Amino acid sequence: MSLKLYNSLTRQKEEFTPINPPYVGMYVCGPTVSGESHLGHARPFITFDVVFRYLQYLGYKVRYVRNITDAGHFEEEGREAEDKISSKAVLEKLEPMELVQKYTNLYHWAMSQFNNLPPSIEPTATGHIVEQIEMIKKIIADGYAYEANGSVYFDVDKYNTDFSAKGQPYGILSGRVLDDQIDSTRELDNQEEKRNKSDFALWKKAPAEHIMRWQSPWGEGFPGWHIECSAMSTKYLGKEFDIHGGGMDLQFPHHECEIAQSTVCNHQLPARYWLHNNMITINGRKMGKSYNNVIKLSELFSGTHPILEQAYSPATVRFFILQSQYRSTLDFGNDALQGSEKAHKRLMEAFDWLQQQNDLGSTGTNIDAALDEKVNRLIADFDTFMNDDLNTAKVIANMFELVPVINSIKDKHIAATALHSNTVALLKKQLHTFLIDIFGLQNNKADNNDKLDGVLQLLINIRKDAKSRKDFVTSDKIRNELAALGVQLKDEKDGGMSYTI
RNA sequence: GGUCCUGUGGCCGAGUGGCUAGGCAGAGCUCUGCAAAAGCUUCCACAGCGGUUCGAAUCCGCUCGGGACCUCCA
Repeated sequence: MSLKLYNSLTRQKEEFTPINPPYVGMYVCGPTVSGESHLGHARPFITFDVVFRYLQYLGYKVRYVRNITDAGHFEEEGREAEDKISSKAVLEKLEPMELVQKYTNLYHWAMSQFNNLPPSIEPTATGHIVEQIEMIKKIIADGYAYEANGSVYFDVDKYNTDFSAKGQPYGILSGRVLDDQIDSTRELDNQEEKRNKSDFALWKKAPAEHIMRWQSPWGEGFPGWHIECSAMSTKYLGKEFDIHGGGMDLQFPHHECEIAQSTVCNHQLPARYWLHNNMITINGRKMGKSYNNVIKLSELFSGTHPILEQAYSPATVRFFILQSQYRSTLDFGNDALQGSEKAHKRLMEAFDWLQQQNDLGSTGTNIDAALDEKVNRLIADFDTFMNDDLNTAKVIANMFELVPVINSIKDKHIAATALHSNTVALLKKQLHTFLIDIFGLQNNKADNNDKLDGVLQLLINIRKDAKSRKDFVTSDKIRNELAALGVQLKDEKDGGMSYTI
């Protein structure tokens, strides 16, 4: 049973075969740190975090490279091309790098909140100007780029003509046909410098007011939109690597341009498998700066955005995202998130209880064979579903079929001996593996500490005494006032009590 | 306008032509001093119209709706 991934390049699911096993190289486009990350960013980073974790579970040694775009990309909103970061820096009266640092820190904070593992390498665009310039020089030398007025443009038409013959036309990834695009490309500025409308910038001449600028063979300027990813993926993963990931909105033009640049420099397609996560929508629309419907991650976690009825924890959001398959759009809403919050809680509580049990299962004649078989099948399908293009939604559905089994054993509706000891051990192990190790889910519980736990145990003991005296006034008072503080007490079947925060 | 995706029950979502997805919400029951939690049971579905097929949510066509990309974008 092997891993199959949907490859955007071939538009079909393909068996995943690394170039040089057990090593796997994976590049994922990171954020532009000119502003705070929003809910939309959560999806690719959580999706590819799970890919990273799952590949490791399968035994691969993964080098996961995720860049930080801290320079060079510019906006063309009608008038003059300007560096996004330096433009905003002027407004905020900050050094560009101070801004970059601020948003990088916020981004790292959000990633750790989501319990995303840090990538193996997190290169910055500003740290790789030299590599980018070298790459551009190479592309010019090969005749696929030209200088115009201090800027350098990639000659898409020439590339398309030459590489179509090799079966690698410009548009190979996105399925676009270059001829169709000429007419549909909008009017942009500085078009007169380009030979063709579809040409894209490798290097942009910096206007006088531009703060971020670097010396180059073509004068002072900054790198174009797409070259950093080509330069850094090549540097850290080689001319050909296994997986390239990112959001679907990057497929064109960003990834298409990456392919063109890298193919010219390295004489082969850069990545074998191209994975694209779908968008998160809000009221049916993609979330993005252009739509003015952005929920920043700090607002999401604190519930301070007007759309939000409450705060949603990073674990809830992560769970919500994993409840769908990564190639489907996912519609964000309060009802959906509140549902995920409760579902996540129920799952984790069953999981936590199970992990604490040490004497469940048997080897005798008390085993319920049908149940035992069902549980084993549900567990075995974890791998089956993940191998089918990472269907986390189906894995979670199976987990929810196991929850009533676990809770029934807890409540003694099902005998503790009904499952084989081996089944119980497997259940504990695989739930831990998939829930914690692969999905990276954590309990929503606040960090408990020993002192708090001690205090709560004290209150629980007082309440137990009260209950035994049938002093329900006192016992309800303790329960209600703790509930008001956000601590929920539960009376267990056997007379015990537990709490959740 | 061009290219492409999509339309599943109150909400979110799996779905490989034939087998209960799952979660949340709702209803009933069990347990409980009462609650909560949990368990059991249950209601609600495949946008519409045609076609292919023994059989379609799943394939094809048309209609209507939604979205993405073509411009920085996860």
